[in-house]
Amino acid sequence: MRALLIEATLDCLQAHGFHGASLSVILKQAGVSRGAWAHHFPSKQELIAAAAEAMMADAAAAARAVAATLDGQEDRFTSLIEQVWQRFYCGRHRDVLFELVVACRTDRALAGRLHPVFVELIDSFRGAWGSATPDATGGGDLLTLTLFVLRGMAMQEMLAESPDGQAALRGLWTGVTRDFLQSRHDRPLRRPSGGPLLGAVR
Amino acid sequence: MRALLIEATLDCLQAHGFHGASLSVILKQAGVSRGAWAHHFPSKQELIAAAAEAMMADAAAAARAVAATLDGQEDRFTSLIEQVWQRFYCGRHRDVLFELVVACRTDRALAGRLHPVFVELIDSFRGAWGSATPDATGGGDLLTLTLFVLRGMAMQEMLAESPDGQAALRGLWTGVTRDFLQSRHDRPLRRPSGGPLLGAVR
DNA sequence: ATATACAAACCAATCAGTCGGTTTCTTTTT
DNA sequence: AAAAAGAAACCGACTGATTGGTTTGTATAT
Repeated sequence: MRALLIEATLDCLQAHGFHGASLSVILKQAGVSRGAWAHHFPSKQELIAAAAEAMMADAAAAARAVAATLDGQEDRFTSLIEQVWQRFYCGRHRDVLFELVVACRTDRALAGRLHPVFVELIDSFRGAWGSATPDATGGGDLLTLTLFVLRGMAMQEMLAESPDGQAALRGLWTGVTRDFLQSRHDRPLRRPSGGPLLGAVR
Repeated sequence: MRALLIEATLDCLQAHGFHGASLSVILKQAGVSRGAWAHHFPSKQELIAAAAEAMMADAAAAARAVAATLDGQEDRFTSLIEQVWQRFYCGRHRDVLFELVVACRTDRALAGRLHPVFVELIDSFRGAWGSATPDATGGGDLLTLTLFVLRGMAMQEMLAESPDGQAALRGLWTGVTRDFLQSRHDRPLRRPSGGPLLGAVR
């Protein structure tokens, strides 16, 4: 029953958004009476938090599983990005994640509860990243940048789904990253330099 | 009066979020009676939309102004990124923008109204980008990627403000971009190659 | 005198949450 | 094994508060 309600809650968060996912809507979606709900959850906030924690815990487990699939891949970095994109920045996970993150900004109680699970997911990404890249190639900063790119890309897709799912831009990103790592390898001491960039390249 | 209500609406969207910015809250913030509000706006949706359009129109104008400040800058690309970050991915603009984008996903009417102004803002960025980079260096794709990075970074800051405001990572991003443009300049025909990335660099 | 600008009381609908009562399952008693 | 007792799961009507929106009334200014 708890699982049923949590699933319905996630579906409603995706379909109607945080403010549209009222108790009545969730219960109708789940086909559960009000009394039954009250028996399992003390408040709506608790239901939402439980649903969020469940989704994020699943995601963290899935992220750790991704790491295992990378061994033996020809291009582990590209494979990692594609898998993370498909699993975490598309579909329901993406939609609900954005609803939750935005809701957390103005809901300290929810934020306090979800912050640990957000961190846990990121840590799982970091583990997968470690499987895809040699230690020496950039610490976690490049991973952070990669996640930023995927997030911004997901936000774009939320506003207007693109036919190719931004695949070309993810390709560009891997190219950019490759060149960066290559140039660092060629002349490791020049980094960080901080000199003029595009203005001077012309 | 319209301007007063719009300003209060934006403040409430930042302070309480989309679902927390009820009419009562907004009117209290503005110090305006219900009747006075009804005299100027036919519905809450209209007020929200007007506020959003006002904010985005301001932003687009500001983005065009940024382009003008770039001439003569030593490092135009870094300057552009910093200005865009400070003006559009911090503070109230960031908070309200995220509220609106997420709300648009489940509110087709709002989405239909705001989509043009979102596009207008991006176009203004594109204009500023044109002022910061030579035409030949990457079309708009690199700009798109840059905006993705800033968006993802802003989302991170929304969850947990960092002491340095992610300045170090923006520096890393400019470094990555510089290397990419440099390597493209050195061997323009190798792009796009699509070969193995990190897995093979080891 | 008429229109604009505002104010406050008011409205139906909906919100999250509660409450008395019923069913269903388990445990204990005989 | 049968009956009694108790707990857990569940139901739907109800509550008070709040929502977006309306209506009635009153200034002020042209």
